[in-house]
Amino acid sequence: MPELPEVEAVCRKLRPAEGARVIQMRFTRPSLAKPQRASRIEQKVAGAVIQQIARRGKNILLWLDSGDALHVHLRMTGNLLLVPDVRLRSVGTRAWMELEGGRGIIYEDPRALGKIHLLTRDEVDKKLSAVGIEPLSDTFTLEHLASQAANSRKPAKLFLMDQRHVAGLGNIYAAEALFRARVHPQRPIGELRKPKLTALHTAIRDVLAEAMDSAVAAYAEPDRFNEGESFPCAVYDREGEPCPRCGRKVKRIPQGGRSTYFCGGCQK
DNA sequence: TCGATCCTGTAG
DNA sequence: CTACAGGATCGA
Repeated sequence: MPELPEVEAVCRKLRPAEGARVIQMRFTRPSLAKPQRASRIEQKVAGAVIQQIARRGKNILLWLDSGDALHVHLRMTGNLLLVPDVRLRSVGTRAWMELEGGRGIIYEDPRALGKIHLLTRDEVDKKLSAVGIEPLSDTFTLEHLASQAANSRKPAKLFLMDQRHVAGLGNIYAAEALFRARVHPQRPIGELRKPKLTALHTAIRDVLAEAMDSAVAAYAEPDRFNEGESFPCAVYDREGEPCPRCGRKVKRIPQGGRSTYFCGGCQK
């Protein structure tokens, strides 16, 4: 689930926990904390107050009154939820926190590829210094994108998925943005001229903004399945289906060890 | 810069 | 059974 829009939606759902004190924290899958020690994190988080919940790219930060922060990365299948009763946690739970008053923050992750670390301010700063610009902020200008892209031979899709350039795009929205901008995923990003870059800049912002609306709407409902609310993909996971623009068949190619979907007809 | 790796679930 | 998955890191 989690690219920028979904991670943002998760943060919004957690925000009512701001100001709450943590009674206890437990890892039911200690390897999520690696290379840190899960037991040490449990020990240090117990008794702390969650002051602020923030997002940077796909990174989630739970700032504590101790000055440290719990850094959570959902990776492929992670999810965080705030529940009214911490005892209601399910079998997919990999870690959990009991809050004052009985509420709970639950971390679920079927594949258990996610990460939960306890970082100092300095460690957070260092971590985030490697993260690129927020694509939905005012600072993400065409000029900024152009300067990042200049002189790079990296294939456009891999460039978009590289968190050091633009933070928050993943396999789905990178593909969707390229489709809208009519850019071929293997095209070296540095070859794009002003008009194409402009289209790509717009496409990134539009795709993410629309996906954000879907994600927030879907997550707003108290945990029921909202199939209809999800973002309508034009090409992602649509191999063999007709392109909604030109009707040619959507293709799938491997790129960076992942699948890229695109239309060979209109993405050049 | 690329492939292997971390894990488990599900679809074909 | 194999292939693949909305991600990122590490070592060659």
